[in-house]
Amino acid sequence: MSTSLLSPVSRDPHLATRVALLDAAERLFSQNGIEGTSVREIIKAADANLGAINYHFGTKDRLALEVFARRIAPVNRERVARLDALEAEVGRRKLKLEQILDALVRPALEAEGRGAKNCDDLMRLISRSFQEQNTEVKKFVEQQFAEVAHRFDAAILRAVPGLPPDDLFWRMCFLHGALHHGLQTWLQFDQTPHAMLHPDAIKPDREGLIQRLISFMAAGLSAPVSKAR
Amino acid sequence: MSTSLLSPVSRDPHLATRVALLDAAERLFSQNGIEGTSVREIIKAADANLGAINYHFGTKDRLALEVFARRIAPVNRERVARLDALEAEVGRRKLKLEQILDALVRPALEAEGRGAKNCDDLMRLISRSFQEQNTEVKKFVEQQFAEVAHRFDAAILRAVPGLPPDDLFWRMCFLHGALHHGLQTWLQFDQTPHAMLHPDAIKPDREGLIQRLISFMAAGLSAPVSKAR
DNA sequence: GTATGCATGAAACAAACGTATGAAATTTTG
DNA sequence: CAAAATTTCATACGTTTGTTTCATGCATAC
Repeated sequence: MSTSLLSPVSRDPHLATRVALLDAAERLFSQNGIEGTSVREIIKAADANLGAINYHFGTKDRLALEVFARRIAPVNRERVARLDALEAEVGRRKLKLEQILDALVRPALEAEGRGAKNCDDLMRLISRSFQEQNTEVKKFVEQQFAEVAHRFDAAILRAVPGLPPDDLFWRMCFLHGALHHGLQTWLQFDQTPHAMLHPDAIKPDREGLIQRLISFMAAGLSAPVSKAR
Repeated sequence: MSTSLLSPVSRDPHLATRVALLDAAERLFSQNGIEGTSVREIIKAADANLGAINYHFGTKDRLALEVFARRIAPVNRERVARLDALEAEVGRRKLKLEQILDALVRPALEAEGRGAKNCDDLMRLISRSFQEQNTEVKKFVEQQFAEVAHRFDAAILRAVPGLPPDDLFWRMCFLHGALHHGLQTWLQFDQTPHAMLHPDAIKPDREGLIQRLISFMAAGLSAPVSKAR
């Protein structure tokens, strides 16, 4: 095998097992959660020694934090970058709501760092980051998301005139619930038997899911503000 | 203390500890999940003996199943009952989408079996039931939800003419994600510090949350069908 | 070539886990 | 009231958990 096919980091013996541990933990965490995965499963999947995790990361929780951090930070950066590009493009004109939502949704669903199977695990991980109950991980994810939320809130407020900021907060909350549950369902569509319940349901391709999400979210955000306060 | 304040079941010594175990497990499961709760925590909270769980339920997983079943079945029954009542009321006329969504959402948010604190735990439990990875619990929840989904799918299809069944499936998926994530956020609103991020966000009362959810969902379900398939 | 620093290896650690056991206590039954 | 059935109790069992230890391998640097 040509060494040029290998990324520099995976050739570096200094970091090889460290990356292997991150990769293995990513897959297992995305499927069974942090608590549902033992360090012995991880080191077996990474073909490493039992002491490897504690040597390279100190503790299992610290490994978990790095696993999530490695993937979530780039997604959020990509979101902001896309919003930046959109706003630079249109100048002082108003952005369409669907454009903003595309910048928010697409980076989470098109996380293609490596192979196809890994891509699913990556998305699963991102989706799971919202429901992970590990305190440190939770804190990190929320903190990481702060800038993203701030930027997109402002952009959406401009695109949906007359939407009270308080309503925006709750609608963004609904929106994220829809995004992550939709993503989870999409990822495990083939494993789940909805045949009996939803015989007509088909699994759209990635683009189809994105479009369905965006149109649902755009409509939800544009809904008339309920009078009851 | 007057015994009339106690429910009949909690006076029955035959079932007292059994119910105490269910209550304690409900609270702990709703906060930390099944895996995140040990049998020793449960029996301590229920003021029972270590062997009590295995004596009354056989195994911890079996207890978990009963904990979820006890709460989720009534909610789903209430949903169907409300839809029945609505359809009986309007006869052959069409139901408004908001009415249908009210019947779907309200039972999950107005689960008032007992005291106020417990009510929150109950809703937390319902919301968590969707993300529990315990196989048996998952299977039960999905199976229990089948009739509900079937009935509401049909009703919504009538209220939103021209919506392809396949699109309905995904929009219902988004809808449930919004419902449960919104509910979780609402329940732990005071514990979470969004002050920095969303200084304008306020916690609406239960009715306010329901109204916001319904208007968001109704708009999302009524969104134009995206052309990309 | 030998010494130094880092990475791995196999084994053992204490603690926590769910569960099982058998004797005491309690309630129910005749 | 005594016998039988049921529930509680303290205790122990066998696993599995995350982490630690220390000896071994193996590079690079002197």
